[in-house]
Amino acid sequence: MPELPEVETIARGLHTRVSGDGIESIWLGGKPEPLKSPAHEIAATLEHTRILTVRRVGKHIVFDLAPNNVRSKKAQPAQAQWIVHLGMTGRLQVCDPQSEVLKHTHAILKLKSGRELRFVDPRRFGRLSVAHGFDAGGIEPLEVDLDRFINLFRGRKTPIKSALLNQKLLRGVGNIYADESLFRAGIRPRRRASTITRDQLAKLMTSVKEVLKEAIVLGGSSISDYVDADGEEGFFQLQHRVYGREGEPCLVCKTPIKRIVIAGRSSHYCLKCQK
DNA sequence: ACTATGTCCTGCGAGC
DNA sequence: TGCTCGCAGGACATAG
Repeated sequence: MPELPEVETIARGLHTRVSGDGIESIWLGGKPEPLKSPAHEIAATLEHTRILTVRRVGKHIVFDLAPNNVRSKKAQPAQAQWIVHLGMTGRLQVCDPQSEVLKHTHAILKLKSGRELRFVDPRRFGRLSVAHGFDAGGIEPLEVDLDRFINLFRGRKTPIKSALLNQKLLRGVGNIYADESLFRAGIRPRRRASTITRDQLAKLMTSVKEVLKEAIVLGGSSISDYVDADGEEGFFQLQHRVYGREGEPCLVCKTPIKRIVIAGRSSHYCLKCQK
């Protein structure tokens, strides 16, 4: 379940592997593919371009593309981008053309280097699209300053957990890191966002950044493991303090961790440590 | 303008 | 052993 740190790690790994390579052609699988842009538009935008950079924006992976045929005298359109959202189970693998095409492979790019870049996604929550001047909305949590952070939650009656998951506010925080951040900040997930004090929000912002940074560091050491074919291996895990620990003792006070459902998502917290 | 809820999709593991 | 069922959850559509 890739959230910001996982996507960051994957994007970095892909950048070292495929930036500078050319895209010769793209195959898009069967009928109802997880596409946000029409297939012909994706193909037209990608084919015969070169990958300049691969980077992360929120939970999106952005491939910046350079046109190969730059002979037009007319003004060049804004730079084209291929946008990949991994959803829950999406993977991008760089592999040899001979290697077995996995079930649920939805896209295959033939690269100039002879390798292939494949998009595999069993659950099909992932999305492929193209853009010119991509804007994901929201603010990068690792770049936000305190004033803007506090502003995000002003007047919002929704539970703070839901606000953290809202990608239009902060982009990149998902279910796991939301729970972990709230635990570190001592705030219960159901607390209405607007009722949280400045000081608590300052703590929350610090916690969010800490948790994400720690996870990125952990991921950095295992890049090579899961950009590769067998992907699954090496999905790093931050030592979760609450997520997935229902009933287990809080690592601080030994109180059993509670699990509740907020907006359809499981949420974990310590009754005693979080208020 | 917000907020809450349902839906998509498949694989896996718990429980009988 | 083999089956059913619930759950995982990001983003969007829809309704209130």
